[in-house]
Amino acid sequence: MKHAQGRAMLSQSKQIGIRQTKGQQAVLETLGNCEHLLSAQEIYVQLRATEHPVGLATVYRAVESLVVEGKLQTINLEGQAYYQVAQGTHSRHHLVCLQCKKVIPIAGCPVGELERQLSSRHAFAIDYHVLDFFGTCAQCDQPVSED
Amino acid sequence: MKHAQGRAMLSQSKQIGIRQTKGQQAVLETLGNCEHLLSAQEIYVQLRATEHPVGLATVYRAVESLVVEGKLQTINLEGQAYYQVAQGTHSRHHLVCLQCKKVIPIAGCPVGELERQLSSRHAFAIDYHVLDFFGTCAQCDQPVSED
DNA sequence: GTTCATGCAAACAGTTTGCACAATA
DNA sequence: TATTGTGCAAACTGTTTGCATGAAC
Repeated sequence: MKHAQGRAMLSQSKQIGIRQTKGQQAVLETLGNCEHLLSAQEIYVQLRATEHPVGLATVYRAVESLVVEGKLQTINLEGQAYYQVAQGTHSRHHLVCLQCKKVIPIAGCPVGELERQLSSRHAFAIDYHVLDFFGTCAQCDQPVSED
Repeated sequence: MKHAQGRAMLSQSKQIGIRQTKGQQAVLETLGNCEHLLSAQEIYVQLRATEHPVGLATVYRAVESLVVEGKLQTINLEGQAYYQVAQGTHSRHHLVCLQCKKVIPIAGCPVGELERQLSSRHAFAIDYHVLDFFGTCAQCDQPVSED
C-alpha cells in the first residue's frame, strides 16, 4: 500500500486549479451527517445510495485532498483508515467506540506540556502525537434486555 | 485485510500445544536485536539472511501469537503494522522516529488520570488508549555535512 | 478548447489462509 | 504416531493509478 495519509505539501499547489469538486463535497457532507468514523469504503457505500453517487477511487482521492487541506482527520483503526471532519484547530484526540465507531472529540490537548518535556529530554523533534482512547460508549454498553 | 492485531482470546487455547516455535523465537530475537520498529516484511527480510530463515506467513503467524501473548506490541504507522518487543507492564507509549523508525519508550502512563476523568464524564468504558509521539530523533536530525 | 475531476478496471501491497510436509513430543 | 509449526502459493482486501470521458472555466 502506498498510503501517505497525512502528508502535506499539495495544499498550496492544489489551490490553483480548484474546481469545487463534487467528490469532496459529497464526502464532506456524508461525514458531516455522521457522528462516527467512516472508512473510505463506508463513505462510498453511503454515497452510492444518494442522488450523487461517486466512485470508490473518487472517494479515496477526495478524502486524501481533504486530509491534506486539513478538513478531515484520519484515524487508523486496526490497519484501516477511518475519517471524520476535523474539529477546529488541534483537537486530534478522541474517545472512539470500538463497536459503533462513534467518536467523541476531547477538548484541548492534555499532553502539550509532556510533549515539550519529552522533546527536550530526548532531543527529539516531535512533529505530532496521537492520543486516542478506545472502548465502548454508553449506548453500546447498554445491557441488551433480549438475551 | 483481516488483521486483528491486538485481539486476545487465543492466549489460553494456544498454551495447550505449545512447541517452542522456531518462528516466534526468530522473530523475538530479531526484534530484540533492534531498537527500532520492524514491519512483518522487514522481519522477514532480516530473517532470510540468518541461518534459520522463515517464511513470510510464519512471520505473520508468529507476530500474531506474540502480540496475543503480550510479548510484542503493535504500532500502526500510516496503515502498516510495526512491531517491537513489549516493555514490561503497560509502557504502551513511545517516541517514534519517522525516519529511522527507532522507538523510545516513555516511562509510565501520563494519561491515566485523564482516562479516569473521561471515562466517568462521558460514561465511556475505556479499554485502552494510544499515545505516541512522532518526529525525528537526535541522530536523524543531525545536519548532514555532505551537502 | 483546455484543464481537471470522475469512473472504471487493473495494478499494487500488506495480510491471511489452505494444504502438504516437516519437526517435535 | 499424533500433533502442531512451517513454507509455499493463492486468495483477500484496502488502496492507488492509468486512461478515456465529461464537466467547468
